[in-house]
Amino acid sequence: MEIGIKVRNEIINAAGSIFSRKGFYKASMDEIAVEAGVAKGTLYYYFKNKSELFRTVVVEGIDYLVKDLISLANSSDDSIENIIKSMIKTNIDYYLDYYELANIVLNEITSGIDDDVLKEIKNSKDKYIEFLAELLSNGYKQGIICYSDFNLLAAGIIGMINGICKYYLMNSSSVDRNSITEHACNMIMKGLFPK
Amino acid sequence: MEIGIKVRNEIINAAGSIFSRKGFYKASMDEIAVEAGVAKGTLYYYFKNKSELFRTVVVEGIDYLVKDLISLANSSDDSIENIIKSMIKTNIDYYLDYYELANIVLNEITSGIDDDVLKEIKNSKDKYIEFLAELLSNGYKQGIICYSDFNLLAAGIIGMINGICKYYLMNSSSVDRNSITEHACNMIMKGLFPK
Amino acid sequence: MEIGIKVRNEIINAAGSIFSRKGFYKASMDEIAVEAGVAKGTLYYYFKNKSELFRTVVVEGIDYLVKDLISLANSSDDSIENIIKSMIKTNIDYYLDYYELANIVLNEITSGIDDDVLKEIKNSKDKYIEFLAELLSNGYKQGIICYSDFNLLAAGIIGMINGICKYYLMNSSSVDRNSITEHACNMIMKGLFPK
Amino acid sequence: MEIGIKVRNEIINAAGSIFSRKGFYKASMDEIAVEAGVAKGTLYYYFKNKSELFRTVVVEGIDYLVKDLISLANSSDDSIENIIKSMIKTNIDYYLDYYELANIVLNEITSGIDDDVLKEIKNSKDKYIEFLAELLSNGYKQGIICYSDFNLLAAGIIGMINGICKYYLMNSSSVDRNSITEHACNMIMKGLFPK
DNA sequence: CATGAATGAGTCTTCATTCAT
DNA sequence: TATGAATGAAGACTCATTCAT
Repeated sequence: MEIGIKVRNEIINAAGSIFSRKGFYKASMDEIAVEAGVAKGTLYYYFKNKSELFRTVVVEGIDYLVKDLISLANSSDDSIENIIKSMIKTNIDYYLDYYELANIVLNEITSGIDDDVLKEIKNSKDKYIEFLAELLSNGYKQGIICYSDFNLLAAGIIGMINGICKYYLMNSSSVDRNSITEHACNMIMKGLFPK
Repeated sequence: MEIGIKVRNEIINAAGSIFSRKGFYKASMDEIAVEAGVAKGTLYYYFKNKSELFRTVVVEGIDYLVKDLISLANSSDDSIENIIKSMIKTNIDYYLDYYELANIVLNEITSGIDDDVLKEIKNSKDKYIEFLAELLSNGYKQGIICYSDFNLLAAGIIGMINGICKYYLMNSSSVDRNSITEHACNMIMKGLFPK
Repeated sequence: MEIGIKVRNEIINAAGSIFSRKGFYKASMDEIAVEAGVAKGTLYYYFKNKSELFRTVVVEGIDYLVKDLISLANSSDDSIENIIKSMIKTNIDYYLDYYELANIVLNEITSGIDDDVLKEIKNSKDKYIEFLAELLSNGYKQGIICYSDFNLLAAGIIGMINGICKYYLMNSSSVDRNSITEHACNMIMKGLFPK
Repeated sequence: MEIGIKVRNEIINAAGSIFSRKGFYKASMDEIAVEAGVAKGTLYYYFKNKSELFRTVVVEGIDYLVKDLISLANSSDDSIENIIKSMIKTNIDYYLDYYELANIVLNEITSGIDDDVLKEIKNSKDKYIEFLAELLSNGYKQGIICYSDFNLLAAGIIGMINGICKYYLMNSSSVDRNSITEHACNMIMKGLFPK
């Protein structure tokens, strides 16, 4: 049993790596099998098909992040501002540490993957957005935040983090992680024209 | 010759439509040929291969948007704030009208399209970021904007628009286009806590 | 166009030969392509999939036989007995000349082929049975035949021809074609105990 | 050991059921294992491979039928006519109860099962034909039957039963079992034109 | 200029079979 | 005796691309 789980995890890791480097379509099951160090048939022993494997990688990835974020939010008795700030930080760290996975999660949700798989991925992603929206709604109740469509806000924030991290990863020489985290926090909290 | 150009345009339009709806991989040359009303061989008369056709669609698409934005910025003698505001609006409109294409441009760049084509697309995208960064740098010179890494800012803004639009497209029932444009502008300009 | 049809026919012939030698499952598209002297892709240019190719082989095969039998029945002004006799003869000749195809038509209709294809094959086979049943019903009207479930009769007759021919083909040395035709006719017309 | 035999029998029963429903190729060892309530590996503990399992099912099946028929023939001191009549009945019952299996035995022998297994199945089938031929030869000696190629006769009779049962199974609504048995007996004994 | 028949490399997927436990 | 995780060969099918016309 132990061993079975180990193999399964190796497959998931390999798949995560290949999927994020190549995207869903260009990634081949052969390649993933080689990367995982197992025979091709073994992939199908653990996962019904490519879509299912993809789904697993994505959903488990998101759930892992969300769990982290939730425990972070709960453990702290800071102000909303500070919670959001550390959330952004965690989020950026996660993105940069697992950028391949994050890239899948945040982006390749479109394309032509099986509809039911897509739906499940969307569910997981929505859980994440909703968690953030919940946090923002607390800020609203406290009178700190003045917008009311929290989901849209959350989606925007995640998008911005996404954009910034991606740009950072593609031009990584110039700035450091702390600096972009700082930038991101400021942008999100105070906007372009803080006066 | 005239006719040749007409056919070429029909192909580009058809390709844009199909690529937008299905993404690079799921779109097939057959499909594009049918949509364009020409034989499959004709695609190869005008474009060396699928990547080349895709490149044309994307690069011309971005250039078209950038040209729009530049003329918008120049034609107006408004304040920076207003220019940025109408830029955001144009951007959102463009995203929603050609969403899959925009999605590809903004996200799927990691995927497995020919490297040289990818590079060219990145160039076009960078042109866009730089144009926005230039605008922001003007605001900085005028003392309105207080951040100094304009490219990062631009990437963040585009990312936020991306995130918001995507969320909107997946949950399109509740809000309307104007409303999300309004939200996006506020978020970008004033941030979460405008005080 | 001419050429396209020629290629299509070559494929059908090759498929007929392979399918009847190996059955639906063991026959591989590769094999059929080689036998037809075309590339594998060409099979899919002319036929949607394996089932569809199979269907074509079978349905066109049956239709060919039925057409022959109908013209035979119409052209003759003989007695019902004689018409049935020559039908049995034609049927046996057909079976022995195209035994591979006949074998598919008469037997491998069960197995796990796509349901819709199966249905279409059944339709064709039913056409054949119904034609024979019609003939028998004429005999009934004339008072020569005393059974009333003509379709069942027809199915039985075809089954008997099938059984006899198969046995003949597997032990072909001892008897000749005329002899088994004679036997079959007698069995069908007079039964075991003609008294 | 006792237990081993019990398991073996469970496997044979399960295999018979699955093979009957799906035919040789569509039936999977997984499925059979599940139906038998054992692990897949266990199948290979008792049977060398799929062909061997199939062979066992079929040969034991035919032998079972033949044994039934022989004891039926011996136990009765009826006339040849009556013996043949009850044989036909038993045969039809067997066909309808195990139709896919019967179908395989009677038809799919051409298909791509291992040659040696096929040969063994043919042997069993021949035993069946020969038993029937023996019976017919008795009728011949008694002057009731006037044909002399008994094997061919037997093959024809079995083919007719096959054709009738198949037709019945595909259009089972209209008639009942007794009725088709009646028809079959009449057809076989008296032929189309009993006058 | 334009076509579309023909190609074949590349993929996903299945499944009988093995073997360490 | 019995298991089930792991295998890998084999097969159906897709589709960008070519080329003779």
